[in-house]
Amino acid sequence: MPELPEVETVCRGLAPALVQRRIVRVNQRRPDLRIPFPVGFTQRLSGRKVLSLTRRAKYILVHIEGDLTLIIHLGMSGRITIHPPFETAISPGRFHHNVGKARAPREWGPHDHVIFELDDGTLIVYSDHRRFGLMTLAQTGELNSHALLANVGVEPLGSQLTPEFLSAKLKDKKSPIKASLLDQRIIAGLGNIYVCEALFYAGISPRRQSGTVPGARAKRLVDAIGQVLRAAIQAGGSSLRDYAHADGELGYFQHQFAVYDREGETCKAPRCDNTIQRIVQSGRSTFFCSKCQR
DNA sequence: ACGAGAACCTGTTTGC
DNA sequence: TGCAAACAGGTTCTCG
Repeated sequence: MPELPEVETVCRGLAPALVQRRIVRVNQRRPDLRIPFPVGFTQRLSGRKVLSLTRRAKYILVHIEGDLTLIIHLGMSGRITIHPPFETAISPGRFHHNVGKARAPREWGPHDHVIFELDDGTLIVYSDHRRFGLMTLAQTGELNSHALLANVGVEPLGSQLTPEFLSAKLKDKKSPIKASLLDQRIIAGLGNIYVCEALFYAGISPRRQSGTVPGARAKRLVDAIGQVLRAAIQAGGSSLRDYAHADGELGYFQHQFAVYDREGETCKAPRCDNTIQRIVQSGRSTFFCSKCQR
C-alpha cells in the first residue's frame, strides 16, 4: 500500500474529479472491507456534494456537505480509479475510450468493491483485492476525535516533526528504531518502504535501539524523512504492484530505491561496495547497508 | 505497559 | 511442469 506519498498522490489526482461534484449514486458491492461499511453508507452519501479532499496520515478524507466526511484507507492493495463518462467497459477491469457513446452496462471485477457515480457521469471506482482497506463515515466537525484518527501522530511533512519532538518520543524506547518509525502514533504516514529509505539516508541501523537515537541522529532522521517523502511525492508516489495513480493509469514510474527490495545488490552510497542485506523485524522485511548504517 | 507475532485476504513470485 | 511456500505497501488484536 500505499504509504504517505502514494496516498497524497491519489488525493491530488482525485480532487479535480471530485470537488464540487455531486455524488448521485453509490454502488456498494459487499458488506465490508477490513471493517463493515457503516449503516446507511450509500444513502448518506447519495445526492451530496463533495467540498474538498484532504489527507491525514494514510487516510484520504473526502469532505462532503452536511458535516459529513468519507474516510478512506487503501490498506495494502487499495486503488482508486477515475472513469470519465465517455469510457466504456470492454471486460471486467479493462476499459477503452468510446467518445460520444452512452456508457454500456458493465460488469465489475471481483475486487471492485465500491463505485461512486458523480453528477457529470464520472465513475470513481475503489478496488482492493486484499481488502485491508476501509471506508467509513464521520462527522466533519468531530474528525479529530474519531477512533481512527484520534491517536495518529504528527504529520512527517508538517512543522511538528522536529528533532526535539522525535527525541522526546524515542528517549525511553527499547524497541528498534525501525519499529518506532512504523508506529503511526508517533509519526503518521511512514510505511515499510520509506522507513527503510529514511534510515539509510540518515545512516542509522534499523536495529539500533530507539533510545540511542535522540540528539544528532534524530536531526539526521528528521531531515532524511522529509527529503525521502518529498522526493517520492514529487515523483508521483512509487508505483508498485498494486498501486495505480488516481487517474487509473498504470503510468509506471520506477522509483529508484536506495535499499528497499535491493537485497544482494550493491549499496548506492558513493564509495561503498557493500551488499544490501534483508532482515526481518517484527515480521516485516527491512533492507539496509550494514556499512553505511550504524 | 510494551513489544513481538499472528491474523485479516488474495495474488504473484520463488523454490523444490 | 507443478505445486507449495513465501512474500507483498497496513493495521489491530492477542499473548507473554
